[in-house]
Amino acid sequence: MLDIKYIRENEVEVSERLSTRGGEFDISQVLNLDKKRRDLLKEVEALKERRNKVSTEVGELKKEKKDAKDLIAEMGLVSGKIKEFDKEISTLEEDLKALMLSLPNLPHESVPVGSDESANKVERVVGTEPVFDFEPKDHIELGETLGIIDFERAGKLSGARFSLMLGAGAMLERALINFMLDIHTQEHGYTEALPPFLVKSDSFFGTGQLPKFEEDLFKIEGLDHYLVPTAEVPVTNIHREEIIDEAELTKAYAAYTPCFRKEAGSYGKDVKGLIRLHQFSKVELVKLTTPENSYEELEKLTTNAEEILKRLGLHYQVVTLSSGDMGFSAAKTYDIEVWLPGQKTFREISSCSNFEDFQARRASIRFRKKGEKTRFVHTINGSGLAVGRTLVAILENYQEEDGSVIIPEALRPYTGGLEKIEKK
RNA sequence: GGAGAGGUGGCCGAGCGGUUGAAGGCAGCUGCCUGCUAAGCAGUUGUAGGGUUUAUGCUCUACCGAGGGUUCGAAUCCCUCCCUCUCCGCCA
Repeated sequence: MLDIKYIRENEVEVSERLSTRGGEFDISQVLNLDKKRRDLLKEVEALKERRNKVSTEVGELKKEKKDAKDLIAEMGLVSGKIKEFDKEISTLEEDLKALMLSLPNLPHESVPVGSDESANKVERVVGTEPVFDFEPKDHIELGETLGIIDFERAGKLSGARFSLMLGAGAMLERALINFMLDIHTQEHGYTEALPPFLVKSDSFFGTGQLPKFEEDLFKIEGLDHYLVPTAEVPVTNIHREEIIDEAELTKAYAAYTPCFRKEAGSYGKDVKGLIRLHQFSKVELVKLTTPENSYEELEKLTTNAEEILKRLGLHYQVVTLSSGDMGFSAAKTYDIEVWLPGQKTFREISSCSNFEDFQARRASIRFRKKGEKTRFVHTINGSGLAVGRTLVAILENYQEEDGSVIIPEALRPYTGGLEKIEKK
């Protein structure tokens, strides 16, 4: 959520920056409601002041056994008016809040302006494309042939966009989760978190998935709970409605969760394979920090995510998303894209964003420096990494001509020493 | 699932429907005192939203789990919901 005071004082600028995201955003309506609200507040608060004063007087008169009929009668009217005003104000506030919740974050000044991904900017390319002296297969064929991914039976169990990992496939996924968590917690200083996978709606408003993107979420029937689409939701909300001592910042968490997404509107895209599933594993990195440090922390977090790819010897590039390609809540986003020989293209494997105070304002996560006013923290998060897609990258990049797959050396302590996955 | 108890400020803990943003204690901060520390004394210490001010500030309103209601007036009465704790049952 944006700062209403900032909008008030910088109408033109806010309007211009929002317009770079594509779509129309009506700031004047916001300001209109805000003005009305403040006008009404002034009136009702004057009435309330009067009521408070008179009510005290009534109390005193009664104590002295004096007559207070007239005052009580007058206050009956005043109270009625107050009720009407309050009602009007709360309607206004609801409308205003709904509008405010629907406005996306302002892009940071360093974000390339453009309407879609064609304006994205490649920051760096790391490693080189692996060379094969045969035609590399995609992970679907590799996984099925090796008997480590069973898409057909996954369909029987759960339908399209689900996976069933077996044998070395299941172990590889588990190994990757542990590998990632160990590096982030032991070497990068993150605190491990294992949050609930079912979370209530308040938290989804906090991080920005609600109210706008409900169609992407799995809701539990009869409850206020949703399945987490990313650990970002529970982990960022750990400190919802808290005031954190500045000395405790930066807080950094690493969390594994399965992620559940409806993938509405992606019909026909990546229908096969592990790329786009209703359920996938992800290790997420989340930071809460001060406004002064947030952009530096975004760089660090992105580097932390990249480290996993480096250790696995995977070729990737880092891209800054353009204003039109960024997610709703982000002020700046780096996508990390890994090279997939089976598709001969880079695919997103991590998305690292600084949300500035956009989520913190929604979730009311604040901090206090001694002797200063409370301020909203800045929140940052990124995948570190998407586990399923990492598995895809390993299968496709480390395949041999006979369809077997070499396990990257860094991962072998986690695979019980297994060096190669072969067809049985 | 059954039975009971309870949710008040950073923490503990009072609170008759009226001057209570909230006694008292602890912790914190600021002075005084003191060779230093401790003790002692005095003062001070919440959040949000308005208004006003160049600013420190001043002022108003709201907030005692959440939301409704009764009343001139509610932390205090009524209703609904949420959460926590204890006992029993069940269970990984």
